[in-house]
Amino acid sequence: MSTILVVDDEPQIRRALRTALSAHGYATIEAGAGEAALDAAASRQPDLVVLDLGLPDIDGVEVIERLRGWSDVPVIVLSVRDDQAGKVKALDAGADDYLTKPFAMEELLARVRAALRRTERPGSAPATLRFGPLAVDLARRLVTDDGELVHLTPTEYDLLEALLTNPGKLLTHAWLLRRVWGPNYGDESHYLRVYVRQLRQKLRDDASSPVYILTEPGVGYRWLPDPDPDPLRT
Amino acid sequence: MSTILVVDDEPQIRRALRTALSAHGYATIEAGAGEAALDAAASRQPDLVVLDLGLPDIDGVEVIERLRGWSDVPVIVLSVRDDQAGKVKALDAGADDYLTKPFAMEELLARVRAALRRTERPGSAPATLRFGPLAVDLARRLVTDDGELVHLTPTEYDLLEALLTNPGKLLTHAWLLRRVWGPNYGDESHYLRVYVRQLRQKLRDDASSPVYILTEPGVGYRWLPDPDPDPLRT
DNA sequence: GCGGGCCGTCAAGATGTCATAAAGATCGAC
DNA sequence: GTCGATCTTTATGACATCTTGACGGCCCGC
Repeated sequence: MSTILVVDDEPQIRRALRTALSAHGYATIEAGAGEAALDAAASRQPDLVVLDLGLPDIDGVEVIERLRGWSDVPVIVLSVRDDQAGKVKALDAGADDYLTKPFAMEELLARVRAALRRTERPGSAPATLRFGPLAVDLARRLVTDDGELVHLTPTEYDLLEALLTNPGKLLTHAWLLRRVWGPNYGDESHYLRVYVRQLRQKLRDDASSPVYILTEPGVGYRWLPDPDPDPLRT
Repeated sequence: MSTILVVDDEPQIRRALRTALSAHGYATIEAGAGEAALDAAASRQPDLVVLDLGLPDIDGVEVIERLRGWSDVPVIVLSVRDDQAGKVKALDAGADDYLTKPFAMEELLARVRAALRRTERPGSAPATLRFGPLAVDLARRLVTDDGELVHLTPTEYDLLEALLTNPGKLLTHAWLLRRVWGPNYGDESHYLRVYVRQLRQKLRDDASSPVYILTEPGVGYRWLPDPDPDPLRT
């Protein structure tokens, strides 16, 4: 089941969206303002965001920009204004779609399906990724090493997930902090040191000759191996 | 450069779209009917399809369905009809977006950018530049030489990026210093000597007979080779 | 051929970052 | 309220990178 974050300052609109979405089998999270939306996107990791541009605290376009700093979650924008410039700005800031209020709920649902369909396909969502002796079940948040269950705290797991879902990519300190700790973080790189250390210890990795997590001094960290090809498929 | 397949039975609309798209740096292919569109999508492998639903031979929704049988290329639908049922049908058939005529060209372009941005991400377009044995993946910040990972410090990488994103161009000392070290620099050409030296060493380049970085005495440096053509495309 | 400037090369010190360990602070379960 | 687990914070030595200075070679003008 997919989880959708609904961001709108008007409770009755949130309610209408929640009703329609849950009737179609989606779980919903709600936020009434921009900061709360960013927090929720970080902590709850929704599969899609429905975002009203008119928010009380921060401009909707800024919400998109800040979200895109650490997340690729699809964003469908709602707006009362039908101006072209606003559409272009929101789409170029990183929105995936733009609907003008009032809109037909059927159309929103179809656009939600289209957006979710896109993120489903690539990688065909292999429930469990393997890297040599290491296996990570993303759906169950379970990690095993040589078949033995590795116990990770929530933060440790979030960090591991952020790393291994971007194999080969250099992830900066600020990106990792925002992705794991939330949008209000970015300078606390000592957190990363502590948690990378714990992860490496639990995965039997060595900082000086790493198999999994490579330190890029002054910049960030990099998950080294690509996932093993799925032996069940051909 | 991205290639866009424009499907519409009215030549003047094709012409308008072609003009606008090529003015923004896209290559265009055109088709006036459904069968021709499917042929073109198969043989030319466009990065995006702009599809008018009203086609003379087959229904636009059927075009989408048949296309989706073997391709995940993003499809933006254009239609004169504003009916909800049609939108839902087209989106559920596999379309990524739906615009009602008449539409603002600026909006279409923004939606094109949004659709292309999404497909950039996954492995399909690695965005990796090759220069003989050297491969630079700008998105992952990854440099390999003969398949071996080359470790670069942040400054070294920034300098490399500044050079190879301007192949053949003469880059002055002051320009490079400002680009890599920031706007308050410009006279410290000594820095460049040290870091160019380190880059050359790591890339196995020789100052006296350079393959990559050419010294232009008294002026600056020049990245010699153009990127190799992508062997995956034709 | 002589000197000055520019470049390439090397290496050492300064600076900041990282790995590691361990001590407080916080939170939730019971 | 106590306990255990987790998160946050702090301290220290080790390390990587950046900065800086020194030196020799080369080219060019004089």
